[in-house]
Amino acid sequence: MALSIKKELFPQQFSSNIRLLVIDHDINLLNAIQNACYKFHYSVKTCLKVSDALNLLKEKKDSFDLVLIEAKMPDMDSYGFLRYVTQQINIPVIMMCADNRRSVVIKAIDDGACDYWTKPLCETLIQNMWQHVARKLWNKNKNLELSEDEFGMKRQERYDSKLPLIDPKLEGVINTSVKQESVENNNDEPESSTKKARVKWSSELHKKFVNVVMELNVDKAVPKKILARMNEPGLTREHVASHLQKYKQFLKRGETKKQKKQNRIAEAIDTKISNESSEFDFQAYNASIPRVVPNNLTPTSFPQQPNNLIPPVNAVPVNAYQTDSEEETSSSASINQQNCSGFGTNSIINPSFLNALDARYPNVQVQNIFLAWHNPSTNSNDSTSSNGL
DNA sequence: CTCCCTATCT
DNA sequence: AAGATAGGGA
Repeated sequence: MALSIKKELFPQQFSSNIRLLVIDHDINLLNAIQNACYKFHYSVKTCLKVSDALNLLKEKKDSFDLVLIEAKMPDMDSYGFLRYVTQQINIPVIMMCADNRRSVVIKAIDDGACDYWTKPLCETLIQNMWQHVARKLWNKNKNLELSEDEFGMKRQERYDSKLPLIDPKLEGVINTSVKQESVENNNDEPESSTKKARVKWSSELHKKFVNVVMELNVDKAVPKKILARMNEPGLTREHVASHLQKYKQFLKRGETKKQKKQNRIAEAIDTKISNESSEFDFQAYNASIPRVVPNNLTPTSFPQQPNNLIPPVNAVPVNAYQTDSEEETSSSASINQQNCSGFGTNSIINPSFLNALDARYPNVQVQNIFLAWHNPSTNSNDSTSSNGL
C-alpha cells in the first residue's frame, strides 16, 4: 500500500525536502529557528516583514511547503496573511506567539492555522513540524484514491503505475520514477501544490464581509465593491458573489421568521388598543439601524404603528422587549431615562443600552426593541411582565 | 466584454 | 451546509 511506503520514509528524508518560510520581527528568533532548521535538515528562508514574505510567495507560489509566522507583526496583519496563504496558496501555516490565551489560539486556528506555537519555542517543535506537510500530502492522496479519473482507472492504480499524485517537488521522497503533469491535469495555474483552494469564510472574514456590506448602504452592496472594500489578498469577486448569495439567503430566512413574530406582536398591540383599560401600551422600534449607525435609534412605523400609541409625556417606560430571528426566544431588559430620551416619533435610545443588551444576551441578535410603559390612565401598579408578548 | 444575479452542482 | 460553477441578461 502506498501509504505504508510513505510512512516508512518519515521523518528523516522528509524534512530535508521541506522548505520553510519563517516570518518574525525578532532577528534573534529568526536566527535561532534557522539554526534549528539546519540541525534537522530543513531548508529555510526568513523574513523580518510580512510584506516581504508575501512578495516571495506571490512571485513563486510553489517555493515553500510550510510557513511559520509570528501573530503580532508590526507591518501587516498576520491573520490576513494567514488566511491568504492557507486559502489561496494552500500552504500549511503555523502561527506562533507569546500570547497563549485560548481565544487567541482559537482565532488562529479558525483562520486556518494548522498549529499554534507558544513562545518561547521548543526545539522539538521544529524537529517535528514536517508532520504538517505530511498530513497535507496524506489527505490529498487519500482523496485521490477514492475517485476515478477520466480513463476509469483508479487513482491507486495510477499511483502504482506512474502518474504523480503528490507534489512534484517531493516526489523523490515517495516515488522516484514519476514524471511531471498528470495527463490532462490543469496547467492553467501551477498554483502551489494542491488544486483550487476553497475559500473558508472564517468568522473573522465573515465579520469583515458583513461590516463592508453594512457600510455600503442598502443594495449598493455589489460583489465588486465589497471585494474592493474588503481588501483581502487573493479573494476574488466570484468568492464574494457566492458568499453574498448565501448571506442574502440567510437574511431572507431570518426575515420570514421575524415577520411571523412581528405579526404576533402586531396582534398583541391591536388587542391592547381595543382594551381601554390596558395596563401597558407598546411601541415598536426597529433596532437594526443602530447596528450600522450607532448614533441614534430611528423609530419606524412598525408594525403599522397607530398614532394613538405615542405615549403621553409623563409615561414611564418599564421594559424593552428584545426580539430576534429565533422563533422561540425573546428577552426583556430594563430601560430607563438614561437609556432612552423622549418617546414617540423622536425617541432616541442610547446605543450603550444596546451594547448592554448584547452583553446580557450574547447569542441574541437585537432586531427590534419594544418599549412598554405604564399607561397613566390606568391605576394598576403591577409591572414588568411581558404581558402577552 | 464586464459585471450581477440566480439556479444548479459538489 | 457551504462554497463553486454555469449561464442568462443588463
